[in-house]
Amino acid sequence: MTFKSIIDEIKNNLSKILDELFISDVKFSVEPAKPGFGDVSSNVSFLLAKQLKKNPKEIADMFSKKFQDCTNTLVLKTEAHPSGYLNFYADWEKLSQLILSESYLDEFGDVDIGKNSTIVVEHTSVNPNKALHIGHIRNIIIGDTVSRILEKANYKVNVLNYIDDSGLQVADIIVGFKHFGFAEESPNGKKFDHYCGDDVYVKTTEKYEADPSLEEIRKKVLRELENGDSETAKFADNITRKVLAGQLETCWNLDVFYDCLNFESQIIRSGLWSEIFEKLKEMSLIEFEKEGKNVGCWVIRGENKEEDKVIVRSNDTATYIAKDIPYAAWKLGLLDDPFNYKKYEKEQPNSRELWQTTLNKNNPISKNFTGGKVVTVIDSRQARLQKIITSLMGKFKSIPDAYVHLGYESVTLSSETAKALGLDTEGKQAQMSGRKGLYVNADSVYKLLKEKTKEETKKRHSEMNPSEIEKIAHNVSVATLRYEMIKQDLDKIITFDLTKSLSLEGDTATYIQYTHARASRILEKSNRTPTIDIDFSLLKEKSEIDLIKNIGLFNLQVRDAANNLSPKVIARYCHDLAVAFNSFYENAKVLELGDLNLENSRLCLVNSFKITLEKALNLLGITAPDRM
RNA sequence: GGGCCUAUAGCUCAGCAUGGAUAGAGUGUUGGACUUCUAAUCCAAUGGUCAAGGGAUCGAAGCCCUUUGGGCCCA
Repeated sequence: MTFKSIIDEIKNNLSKILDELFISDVKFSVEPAKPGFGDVSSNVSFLLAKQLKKNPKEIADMFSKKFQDCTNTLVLKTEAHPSGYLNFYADWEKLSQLILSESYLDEFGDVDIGKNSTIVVEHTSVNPNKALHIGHIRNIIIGDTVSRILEKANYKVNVLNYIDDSGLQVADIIVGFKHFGFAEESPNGKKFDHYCGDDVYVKTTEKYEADPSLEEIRKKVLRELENGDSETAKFADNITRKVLAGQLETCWNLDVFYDCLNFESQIIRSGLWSEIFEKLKEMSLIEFEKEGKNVGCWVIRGENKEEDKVIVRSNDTATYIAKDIPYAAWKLGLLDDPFNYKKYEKEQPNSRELWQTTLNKNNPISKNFTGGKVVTVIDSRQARLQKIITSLMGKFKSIPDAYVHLGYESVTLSSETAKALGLDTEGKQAQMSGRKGLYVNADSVYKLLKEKTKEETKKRHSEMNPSEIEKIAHNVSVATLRYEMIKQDLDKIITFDLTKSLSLEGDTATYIQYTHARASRILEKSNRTPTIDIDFSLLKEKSEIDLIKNIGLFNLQVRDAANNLSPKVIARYCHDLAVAFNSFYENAKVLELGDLNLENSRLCLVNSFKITLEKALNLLGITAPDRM
């Protein structure tokens, strides 16, 4: 058990006291206290103030007195604060033992929210016509981190990447290849996804702008793409798969992995749409418009003042939302699976099996990548569309919140960075744009970070061999990129600045990793294996108790993060844990104390911290280095 | 015209879901700590009408309403 033990104990006892007073239905809180106010606080007296017609302090006094008579094992004393809060002080000798012993177990930090049910997390979903830029990375890292957290919360997670291989953006590069003479192999060994995005896509788009008559070619190519048997479609399939391979390489390098790739072109050809179209009509979720501007169309009625949404146009073609509806239903397992599956050509570096959908009926392999719940990570510009899908899915499936759109604000470029890319924004931040070539590629940010980290590492460790430096630089760079993408709230815009993003001091992943390395070195130098068989009463310094307390909060934080799909919670927890350790590091020596018992006690704590931080960092997809 | 998000220290952000204590970090600036288990660290100082106005409440950064600035989506 962890810090939760004492919280539960206090909750139980307070409830008993309330029972004695014949008071029910009071939703009081029992939470870790703010620093300086004991270990645990409850607001129970505020909530009763009105009912009992007493001021909170008097009530707190009464509770404090009654609490003495309860059987409690972990609370040393209670205190009624003049403000009215009821504060509790823990018996740290006992609580430390509980927390530290627990922390040595493999399952430390596990919480059971999912009850081993399946959940789909879909993220990435980038058009396969360009390399991933820093804005896509936010999506990818949020998705990956959330799926790691959900796994820790006992969900069986299926991670999907939706490959939008049949839209306008793909048509654009195909026009470039087919009509504007771009070479099918990238010149001078440039990564193929970079070549398609930086050269083919941007320059083809420029040509449209110069000559609007080219629009006809574009439309023609798009039509050919939609017809799966055409020569153009086959050509496009070949190109987009090569781009996808490049994108996946970027993701894998960041320790992001998937279970299945779902191709949009196959969803369109699978017949899923007609199945769901009938169902929508049956359930009267869509209506045939007989008058007005949408006459002859099938529409979803807008709620309140919102516009109706056209699903099928009067010429019988489906709008793009029509693709999303059957796909969402498929993800929830509401439709017969029209797909077969085959393994992806390349193996993922962590050896996790990666599958892809196929409509090929030979050697059918059936798999199930659907889930009882679905989390779709898409930026909040698509909130309106996702709201319609969410509401439709709510009507198909009775479980509340079965389909969740996890939205987040976009990544913009700082005016300095935009300027460096050739756009003067007059001091304002700039929206990234793949068409205009205004973006910062993820691979290049990684490369810059790695160069800088290498330099820093060399400065500190002249003795290290190049491959070790390389490894540290890689780990630190990936961590930095990942941490920056999730440390703030999802609804805050990230203004990306190339220079500032290279910072390795302060509230960064580097700070946290460094702290882990410090702990590792102590253990290494001790030449002992830390054990849990120690004298817990020796850990009584404030910085020691503080650290233990933070360690004990791990599972509470995981619960919070999983319930709210909030990766930030774990990022902050890692940071807080690191701060607590650094404070301990400054205040309490571990080695060469001349007191073996105290050394062993502190070693046990250091090891507990190290294990916990490593687990927490693992949820963020960040490796915990032993040296840096 | 309609909808969504956002506003907290010079800058970047926590805290807001579930109202109560002294509104916290990082960064910046200034000063201090390496002969010590790693200074990618730590300590101290500095810095706040929580956008503005109103409302309900014993009590609001947080809840409700209005206005304004910024961003996005739809038309």
